[in-house]
Amino acid sequence: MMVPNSPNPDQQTRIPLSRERVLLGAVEFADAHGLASLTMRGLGEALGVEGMALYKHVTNKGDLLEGMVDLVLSEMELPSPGQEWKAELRQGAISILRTLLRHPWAPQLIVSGGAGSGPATPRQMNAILGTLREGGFSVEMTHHAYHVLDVYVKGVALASVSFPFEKEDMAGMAEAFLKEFPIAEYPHLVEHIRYHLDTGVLGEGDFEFGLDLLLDSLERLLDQPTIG
Amino acid sequence: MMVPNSPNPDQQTRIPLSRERVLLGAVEFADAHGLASLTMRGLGEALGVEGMALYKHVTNKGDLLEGMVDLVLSEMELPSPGQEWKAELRQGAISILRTLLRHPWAPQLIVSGGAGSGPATPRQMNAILGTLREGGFSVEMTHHAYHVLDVYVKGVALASVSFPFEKEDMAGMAEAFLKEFPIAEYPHLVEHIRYHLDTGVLGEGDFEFGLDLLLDSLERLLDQPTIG
DNA sequence: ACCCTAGTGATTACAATGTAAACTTGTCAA
DNA sequence: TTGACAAGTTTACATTGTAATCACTAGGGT
Repeated sequence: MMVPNSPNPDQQTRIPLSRERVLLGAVEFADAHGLASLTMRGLGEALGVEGMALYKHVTNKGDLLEGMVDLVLSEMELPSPGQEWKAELRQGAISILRTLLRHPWAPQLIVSGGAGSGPATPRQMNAILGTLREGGFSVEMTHHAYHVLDVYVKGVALASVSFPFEKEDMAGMAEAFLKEFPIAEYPHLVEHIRYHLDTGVLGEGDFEFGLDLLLDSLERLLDQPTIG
Repeated sequence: MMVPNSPNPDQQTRIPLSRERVLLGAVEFADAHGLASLTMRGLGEALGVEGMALYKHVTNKGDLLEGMVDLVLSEMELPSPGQEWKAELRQGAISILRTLLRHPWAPQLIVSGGAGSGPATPRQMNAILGTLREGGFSVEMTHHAYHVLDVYVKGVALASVSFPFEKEDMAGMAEAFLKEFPIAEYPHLVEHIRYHLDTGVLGEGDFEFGLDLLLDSLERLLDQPTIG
């Protein structure tokens, strides 16, 4: 439970906070209660400290959030440049997705622009770009491939995380939805929802479908750069 | 300038607000000043009214935001089911992107999950799904294609909108970045940034590259469903 | 041993924001 | 005329981020 100072309030030597402990605590707090519940006072309490104490280790809430994002980004496996660009990028993308889904609050923050100031972002970008370049892609194609993959992975993470229903609620939710809806007007939507009723919310399989679509396309472009 | 009531404060018959006018005013306000500046009091002022008056037409701020999203979604061109599925979806995707870029606050809201309660969302989904189905895709392939395209388009919109620099700042920004950075450690990142220095931020061309990649891949799957 | 200083955390206070509740007023039907 | 309803206003409060200031504690130099 985060080893707060609460148990030993001020007896003996109280372990002082540090930026590290604040950020780790914040990540744990957000994982448990969601980003909306992460307030300076609340986080302080979880760390056994008053909210204002956090400002000794973090310049403001934005800085806290950036630090959290950087922590999460540094959890991800980086692809290794080499010949196996496709397998490396595939594995890297899956690692990114899994990491983001472990911290459902992260995609929002990452995509909200503020991110990228920490050291994890450039390291990750460089690894992905390097994998493409050493895989044989030109500068221009690397640029295109990077952005397409980046957008896709983050987009799926965001979509998965922001879908308001859990796997269990799906059935009831969808049924209710189908009931109150002018079904006749949206036959294809109904069919789509029915499909989801059978297969559940977006899963890793759905993610891999699109990922492989992209990787295969990129491979094809790499093999026949002037055709098409 | 939004035709507020301010000019005729309470003389004669003051035109009463309506949900419509509130939502339109909110969209205009967010377009002009950004989502962060959109407060109930501020929007009230822009409409010539106290902030609390808005609650007579909108149940709370979340409802306001949902209404705004629905308004924006209804601006988009829908694809028409038929044989020309590829061209229709391409045009539809471009229309979605352009609409979202006209309202830079919208992608965040759309992707944040709260959206989709208004009538525009199901209509749009149904049109896209129908275009795929009538284009010859199976239920399963339609499901995959829909989600891939959806994620990609929204992902690009989000990325474009949340990139913190404008086209003009790019050059100076990147130069400063390259200067203070351990260039030697991130050679591929440096190359990538240099490329962006020449080509600018993500543009519609970059979007279309990935879009065509996806559409071509889907077409290939449609033609040879059992190969690969 | 004593004080000084830096750093860590606590207190207090304030502004911005969403929104509940009660009040006012103008309009229109009976 | 009246009485009720709808639109807008006023007050008030809880939550949140954060500035400013104070208090305590540990360690170092004398």
